[in-house]
Amino acid sequence: MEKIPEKCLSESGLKKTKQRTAILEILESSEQPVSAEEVFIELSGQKITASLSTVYRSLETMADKGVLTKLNLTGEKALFEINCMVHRHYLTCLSCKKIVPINHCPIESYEKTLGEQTGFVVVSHKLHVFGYCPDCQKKGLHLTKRQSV
Amino acid sequence: MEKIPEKCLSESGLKKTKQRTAILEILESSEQPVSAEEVFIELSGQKITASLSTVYRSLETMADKGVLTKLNLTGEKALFEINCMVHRHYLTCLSCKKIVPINHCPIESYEKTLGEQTGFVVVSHKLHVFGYCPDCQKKGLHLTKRQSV
DNA sequence: GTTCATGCAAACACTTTGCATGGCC
DNA sequence: GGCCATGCAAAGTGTTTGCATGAAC
Repeated sequence: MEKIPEKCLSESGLKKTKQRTAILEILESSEQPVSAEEVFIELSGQKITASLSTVYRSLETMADKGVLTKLNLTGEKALFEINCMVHRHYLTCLSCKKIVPINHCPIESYEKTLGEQTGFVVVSHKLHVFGYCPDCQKKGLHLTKRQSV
Repeated sequence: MEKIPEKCLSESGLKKTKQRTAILEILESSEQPVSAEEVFIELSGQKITASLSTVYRSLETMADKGVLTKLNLTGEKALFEINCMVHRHYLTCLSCKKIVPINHCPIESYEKTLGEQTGFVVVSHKLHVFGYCPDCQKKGLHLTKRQSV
């Protein structure tokens, strides 16, 4: 049986290279979406290395093919995750930047209504929620000035 | 009676300058969120000019003070809008990039539930919906390959 | 053997910053 | 008059690209 990285690459028609396989393994084992830089750093600690431009190119290509999802949450670094086909959203802690997935999507049913109201063909949406996690609340960090995201 | 730009500035404790007033007027008269560059270009056509760095600085400062809201929708240029206190979301056409405001927010009631489930203090969220507008549907552009955002 | 991926360095787009000057309160 | 805002130019950050080399099919 093929491993997930192999499967993703063969199904998307992309060549299987050491670099892409390694990148997919990193994304697969990550709990959270990761940035190109994080992938690059992670790779540097392994025997397989990839240049930063290869990391960017691979992530972008795989996102185009639908293997990955690209998240632009804050206007800073883009984050990537395996497109596991379960539609998800995220909750980010404004203090420690921790990202927690939310599995329930409160929008799905609303998309239809919205399409009817506006005449748009609605194809996707992005939802991201911000707050303060339990740990940072204990430290009182949710009482400090609200940051813009 | 004070005009909106004056009011925004005096209430936020920011000095009233020609540049900031002009920037606020542009945002006020715009139907859509605008980028720093668009503000800059718009200003260039007027007698009042402001350097691009002033535009960036003003927008950022006013967003920090809560006068404006900064939107990072696609990881490209940031967009700004007057924070009119009515919570809004947007619907973007993937083809012509038109941005249409959505006034109803399907998330508000969900935030409480989410906070209870996760232990987070939820303070804000971003929702953005993508699709194809009626005009682009007529042109058949919604049938072309789906773009990543 | 052809096609596509990689590495390197340079270019890029958007945004931020240091510093001197000028305007607001 | 003091402090903050502005303009300019330069630097910064994240990302993309051109081109030659090398690997995958």
